[in-house]
Amino acid sequence: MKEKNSDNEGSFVEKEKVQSVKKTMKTESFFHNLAETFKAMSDPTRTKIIYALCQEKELCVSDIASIIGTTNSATSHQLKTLRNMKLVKYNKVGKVSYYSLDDMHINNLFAEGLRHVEEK
Amino acid sequence: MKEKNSDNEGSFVEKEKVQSVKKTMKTESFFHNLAETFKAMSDPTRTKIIYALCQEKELCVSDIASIIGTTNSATSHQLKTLRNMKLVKYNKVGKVSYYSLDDMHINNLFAEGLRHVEEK
DNA sequence: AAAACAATTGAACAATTGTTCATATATAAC
DNA sequence: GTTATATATGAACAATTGTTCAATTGTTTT
Repeated sequence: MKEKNSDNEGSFVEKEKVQSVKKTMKTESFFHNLAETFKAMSDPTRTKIIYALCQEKELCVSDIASIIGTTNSATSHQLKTLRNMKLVKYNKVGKVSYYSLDDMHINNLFAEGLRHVEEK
Repeated sequence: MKEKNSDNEGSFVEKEKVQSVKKTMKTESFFHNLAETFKAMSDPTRTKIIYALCQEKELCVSDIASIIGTTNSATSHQLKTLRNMKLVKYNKVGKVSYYSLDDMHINNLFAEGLRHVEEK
């Protein structure tokens, strides 16, 4: 059975309501990026890491692992995805990698999420 | 190979830094809920739906499908997950279901994400 | 009554995800 | 040099996810 999401939906001219919303829609890649941003914070291990880095500006991998209660490996893997998603940055001193939040934007977005969960 | 993320990490007493952050950590289910909140917005189809509902208070399923350019079925499935996650509510009039955002919290969180993507 | 319509739903499927385990780098200490 | 330490990484695996397709439900129209 064919669905009809083309330019009209039964009547000749599409509802102005639909047309006006359509005009405000952003590009495909915009929504992709938006979803990716939220996805970066959509895993408990990652929210724990971000939360920890909100408390303490800089933490090394094994300290984070100890704080959030997971293995170094799992922590390192998630830190890598957080790095790819530009949520954290790091600088390596000797054999130790110090991680921190990438910018204050992250803090705001994360804080808004915190508020949402706490006021429930 | 054993990893040691127990209460000390090589030295006898754990760094005070780590201990102090540990004290601030929330429960497992808190981080679970936090992650779930972000996860609700971590899919492009869902961000499109939410964006559309930010423009127009109430929209029916087929209008949303038309606006975001997907099938009614895919839209309905995602609306169901958004309902389960308490991001949208709906009321049915005859054969038409009118969806809207559940509360203003969602708007704030979503807007913060938008800002993050736009200022890039 | 039947047909048309809006929405929902379940099953199936490919794709993605997060962890574990083992191994590999790289640096520091000896 | 060797050994210990901190981190990173690749492969494998189970689990979850989003879409499609087909069928279904419930409502309105004829």
